[in-house]
Formats: sequence, structure tokens, C-alpha cells
Amino acid sequence: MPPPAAPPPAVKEKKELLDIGRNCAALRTRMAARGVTRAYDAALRPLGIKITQFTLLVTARYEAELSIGDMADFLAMERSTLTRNLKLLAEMGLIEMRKGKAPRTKVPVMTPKGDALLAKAIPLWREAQARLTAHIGKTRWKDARDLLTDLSLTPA
Amino acid sequence: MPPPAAPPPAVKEKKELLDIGRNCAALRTRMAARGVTRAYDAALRPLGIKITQFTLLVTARYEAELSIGDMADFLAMERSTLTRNLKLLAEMGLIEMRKGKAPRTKVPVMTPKGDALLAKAIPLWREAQARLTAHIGKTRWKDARDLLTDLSLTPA
DNA sequence: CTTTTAAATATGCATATACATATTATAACA
DNA sequence: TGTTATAATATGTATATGCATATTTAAAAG
Repeated sequence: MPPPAAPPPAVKEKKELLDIGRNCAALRTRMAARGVTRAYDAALRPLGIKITQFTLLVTARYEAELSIGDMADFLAMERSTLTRNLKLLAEMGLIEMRKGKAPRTKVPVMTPKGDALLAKAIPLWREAQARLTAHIGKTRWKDARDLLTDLSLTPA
Repeated sequence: MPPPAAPPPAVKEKKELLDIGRNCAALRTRMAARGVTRAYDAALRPLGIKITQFTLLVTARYEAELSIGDMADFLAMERSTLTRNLKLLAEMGLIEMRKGKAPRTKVPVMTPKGDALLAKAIPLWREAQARLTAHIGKTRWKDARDLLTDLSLTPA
């Protein structure tokens, strides 16, 4: 057994590292996102879409006429990320990109195929959402939602 | 202006879509992860590492002798994801992969370079964490942490 | 009406993530 | 002691994400 490359951390440093591991908001939030995403992805797997894509379909269907830029703001997401994610949905035939009213803008529009898929997806989403709220406690979900909203607005 | 590809959703359906957009736990959790990650990544940018990498360094430093598999469980992350993320850190010279005590296992071990970087990163992490707790309220963070932990354990 | 400018989207590059499958290393067995 | 079974890691493929930069498009300036 070769000696470690670095000496073990001193006790004081150990405490500091423990504190970081326990309290790092980024780690905790990302872990939550991983776990929740896995659960919702599993629920939607029979339909061949992921929860991220479901979200975009819902937004496109409800927030009609939102341009890529506005939709990215709405979802607190990079424009370039959204551009690509929408492109995938368009290639799947679930949406169609059209010219928006404002100059230079493009807006996603649901196709009949997209509408049909969304209709099938909603019950699956409801089941996943019900399992989650049951898991964390229905009462707690309202607080959770507000908290998550605040976290998404964390200043850089 | 061409007619829309699909008729506008009925009022009842609109309410349903609004509910989903507002309450989808996956969307809210992912939005939070995006926002928080952006803030912490920005704080660490001067050092050329991301918050995800910082987290792995802290874990490797504190939870010594954790194999890839155990570390993945600890972080609620796919093993294959962790394998690749650790590989990047090894290529950067921040860690070194060694044989673990248990058969077939590998464990990340900090290099002196990794230790030095971690030491410089911790103050930047503290600033980011302080900004976040100030933003959401210090009292609220404790509840938030517990909530996020529960979310990461969402059953599929 | 041409040129310039500015706003919006797209692209290059890099990391993070997960599922399915392949590879590898070692223990257990014959 | 060679073979087989199994546990651990690695790889193939695909999506998600963000920053920096390029391209495009249409308004505004001349």
C-alpha cells in the first residue's frame, strides 16, 4: 500500500470540509435536481421524452408566441441552450419553429403530433408529481416551490 | 401571418397547463440548480474550475478512500458520470486515481496541486455561499437543506 | 436606397448527466 | 490451477447546460 500523495487534513480543516460538504447549496441543489429529474424521466420514458422536453412542450403550448429569448428568460435558461433543445423537439416533429411578430424572433409552435404526445404525457407527469408531493409532504411543497424559485434567482 | 398549426388550448386545458408550469417539481428544481450553479461557477471562474469539480475535490479530500461507486452513491450520482468527471480532474492533475483496498475499486487521491487549488477555492466558495444565504435568508437555509435532501431521494 | 448598427438567433467548444452495454479484475469454484 | 461467475469500472450514445463568438436579420442612419 503506497503512502498517500498528500498528508491527511488537519482536524480543523476536516471540520471545514465537512461543513462544505454538508452545506454547499450548489451541491444540495444539484443533487436534488438529479434525483427529481431521474424520477420524472422514468415516468415519461414510455413516451420517449424527458422531463426537460415535456417542460418545453408545456411552455410552448401555454405561453404561446414566446420567442426563444423570452422563453429562455421565462425558464431562467441560456438562450443557446434553449435554441438547441427546441431544435431537437422540432426534429422529432413535436414543434415547428416559425417567425415571431417581433423582428428577428422565432417562436415554437406545437404540431398536432406534439399536441397528441403532450396529452399522453400529462397523466404520467401527474403520477410523478403525486409521488413526489407524497414523498416530501403535500404541505411542504408550497414552501418548497417558493424556496426553489428564490434559489433560481440567486445573484452571481 | 399564417394560421397556427394547432387550435389554441381550451380554457380548461389552459388552467391545467398553467398548473403544470407553476408546480412541476422537476422544472422548479432544475431552474434552481441552473441559477445556483451559475452563481457558484462565476465565483470559482478565476481558478478555472466549476462548482461541480470543487465538490468532487472536497469529497475526495474529506471522504478519503471512497471508491468511485461509493462516492457516486454518496453524491446521488451515476457511477459512469462520476468516472468521467474524475477523469477530467485527473487530467488536470488535481487528483490521481489509485487502486482501492476493496477488490476492483479505484479511489481518487488529491495531488499537491489539487490541495493547493482547493485551498484557494474555499474562500471563493464561502463568498458565494454567503451571498446565497443572504439572498434566501439565513434561517431559511436550514429548512432548505433538509428539503433538498428529501428531493434528492425522490422515489422513481 | 445603400450602409451601418443593433438585436436576435446560431455555432464552436467544453462539461455534466444518465442509461445501456462492454470491459476488466478478482473471487469462487471445479 | 485453470475456469467461471460476478462485481466494479469504462465506453457508446444521447441530451442538457453555459460561455464566447459568429451569423443573420431588420431597423436606423446617411
